[in-house]
Formats: sequence, structure tokens, C-alpha cells
Amino acid sequence: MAEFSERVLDIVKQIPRGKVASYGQIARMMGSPRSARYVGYALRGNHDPIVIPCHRVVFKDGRICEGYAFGGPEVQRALLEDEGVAFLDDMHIDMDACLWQPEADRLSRPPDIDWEKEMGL
DNA sequence: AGAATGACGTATG
DNA sequence: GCATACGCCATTC
Repeated sequence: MAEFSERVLDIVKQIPRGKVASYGQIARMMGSPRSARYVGYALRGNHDPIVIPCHRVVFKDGRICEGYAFGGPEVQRALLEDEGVAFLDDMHIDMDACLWQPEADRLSRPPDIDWEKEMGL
């Protein structure tokens, strides 16, 4: 098992209830900001919904991969809503409010984060 | 063992 | 602003 997958799983498992993380952000957390694709890939290969809440891993847009998360789109929405995640649409999460920001606690940065700049950097 | 593919995101045309 | 191309690296056939 490559460290890549284990690291992804480890990060996803650490996503607190009521929070969501984007693939790109996780990729950046592991030091490979360009490898966002493989974050999800690792999840699929290690599909283990017991310890890997895939429904908390969403696109940058806040959309969920309903075709790959367990249960189904309805279950995902129910789980996320039950966890306190705000939904803008049936398939879009309020990233601005529910995005998992472990660093935010340290940076105490306002919600006016310039992600584009962070990404580009 | 080698080729193909794949849950994203950014850059460029 | 929309469409297309590329990059990244591991997993799978």
C-alpha cells in the first residue's frame, strides 16, 4: 500500500463532523498540489466507507461524487446535513462555511481566504 | 512488466 | 466565458 493512499485515508479520516474537504486541498496537504485526482483514486482503491467518509470529500465547487460515495446521493446529503453541513443546492455544499480548515485554527484567518492565490502559489 | 486509466484542478486557447 | 489540454502519481487490467 503506497503511502499516498494511506496518507489520503488518514487525512480523510481526520475530517471532523460537519466539515468537508476538497480533493485539491488534501492534495496540497500531502505536498502534491497537482495530484488532486489521485486523492480520489486512492479512496476508490481503498474503498472503506467505515473509516473513510467519502461523502466528506467533495469537489472544489462543493459538489459531491454521488456516483462513487456509498449509499447514494440521498444518503450523502442526509449524512452531510445530519453532520451540520450546509447545502446550497441538492448537490452543492456551502464550502465557505463547512470547508475543513485545520490550518485556519492556527492562522485565525478570515473567511476571505484567497484560495486562488494559494492554489496558484 | 508494461500500458491504460482515473472521485481534480489549473492553465491556456 | 466556455472548451480543451496538460499535469500529477498511484492503482488496476
